[in-house]
Amino acid sequence: MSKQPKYRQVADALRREIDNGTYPPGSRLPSESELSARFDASRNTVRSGLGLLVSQGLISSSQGLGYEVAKHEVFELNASRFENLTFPQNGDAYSTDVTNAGRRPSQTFRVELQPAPAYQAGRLRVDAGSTTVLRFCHRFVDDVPWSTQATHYPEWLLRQGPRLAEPGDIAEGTTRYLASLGVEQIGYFDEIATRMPTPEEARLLEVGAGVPVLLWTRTGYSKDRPIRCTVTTFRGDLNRMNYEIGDLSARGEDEPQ
Amino acid sequence: MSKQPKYRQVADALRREIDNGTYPPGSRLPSESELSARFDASRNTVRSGLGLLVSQGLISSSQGLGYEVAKHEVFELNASRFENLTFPQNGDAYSTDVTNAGRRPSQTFRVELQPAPAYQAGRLRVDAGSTTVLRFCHRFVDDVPWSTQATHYPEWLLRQGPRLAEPGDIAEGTTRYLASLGVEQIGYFDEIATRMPTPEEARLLEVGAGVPVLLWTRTGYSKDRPIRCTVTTFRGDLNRMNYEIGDLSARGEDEPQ
DNA sequence: TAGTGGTCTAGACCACCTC
DNA sequence: AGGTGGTCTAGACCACTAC
Repeated sequence: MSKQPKYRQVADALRREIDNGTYPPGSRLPSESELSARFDASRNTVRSGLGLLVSQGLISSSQGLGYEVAKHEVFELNASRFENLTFPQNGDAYSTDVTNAGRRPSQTFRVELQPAPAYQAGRLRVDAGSTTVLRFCHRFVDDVPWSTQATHYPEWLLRQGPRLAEPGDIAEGTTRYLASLGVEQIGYFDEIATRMPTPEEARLLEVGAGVPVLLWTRTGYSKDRPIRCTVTTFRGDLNRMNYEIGDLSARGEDEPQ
Repeated sequence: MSKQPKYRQVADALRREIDNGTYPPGSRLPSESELSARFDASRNTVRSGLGLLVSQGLISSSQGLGYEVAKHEVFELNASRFENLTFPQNGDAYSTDVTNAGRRPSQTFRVELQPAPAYQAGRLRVDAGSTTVLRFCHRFVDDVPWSTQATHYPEWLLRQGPRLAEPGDIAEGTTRYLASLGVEQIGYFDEIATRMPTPEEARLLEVGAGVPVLLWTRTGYSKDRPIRCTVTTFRGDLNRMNYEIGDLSARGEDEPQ
């Protein structure tokens, strides 16, 4: 039991009080100067302790307001059912999911031609730097930034389906549009990773320090070859993904938390 | 384009130099006092900038040594094939996976009876606080802490399969053991989340600031009801999960990065 | 205007690693 | 012994929010 530095003692004490309900989610912590007096530490030392809790995602701060205990309402995304053609959905699977959860979805959308980044190029089995269609979505739930989604399509597919490069939404959904052209998506390869956000991601998702992002890469395959690569970036504090595998007839529709 | 505070300018400059290869993964950054001179900033300001990069997982520091650029060799875990009974594996699926990747696995193991935490109790559909068997694994790859895995089994299952509570390993694997008793696992429900590690997790996994953990919860079902709940905690910087869904005959065995 | 957090400084002392 | 990062202080000034 070695002696902890003072700023850790501050962080640990506050963490305990957050855990035991002294400061419930959404409430405000005492000001830096109050804590400074309470712990007999300089303001900078208290700030180091608070900084620890911020970097662990427990609290957040805003200038002029103070420190607030984080509250999370997580959103569950069923990745194995999402976009499943045997569960027909009209149009956008994301909007449907969010609306079903009683929340209000919105998004901004853009389409561009872009040289394939190495990551996507490898998955699409095209040369890095070759042309791809990028369809990009910035998604919000109840006006809170939620996720970004970037789908790359290889150039050869564009020649079969020119509407892929049209700037607007495709009403029936791109998957259906491609299926109507005879390019059927019959399998996915999903990859899931996590890391701290880049400054660009932090800006788009409006996450502060201490909130990791969840990276979901879905590569869709026809019977011959990969036809698309979708990278979705979620706020890790607001999202959870799940997969159903095998026979789950014993599982009710709504499990407890 | 508003003026950035000085510590952000420091962080941004160093990030660019890390990205463009001036400081490749594994190399050392200049010392705080050198950077202080270079950026005409106090040592504390430089430390703030470095702290940003640490909290983003780009660099790490150690006393007396300096700052090192992080290097990641990620390990891919195929979650849809893992433990699949139709791909028979003898014994421990984890060891097999790691050995196949040319790495050396090791683990510590313990079994105890424990009141069910609320999280697991809900998934197993038993009362919170009722008795469960906890089988806990602390796993290492090449002696680097890799993941912890905690599986809870409900009490009613223990009466059918008393060996669950035996302290040692079950040679043929618990899944096979249960199947031999007529309790067959025919489906999984997987949940994936991410967050910053708790102090306890940081200790077990030896992660520094800026590395999130990946949380994988697998609830296994027989034809009647849930029979186990496994929570695995991974170092987010060293692991990636993937799922194969549908027909992937077009996908070769080894895809590029 | 008063109170909050955000930035920055200059300096002190300590703990750890390498030589 | 000399260099590295880790902790801590005291004080200054700025930017934002509330009233």
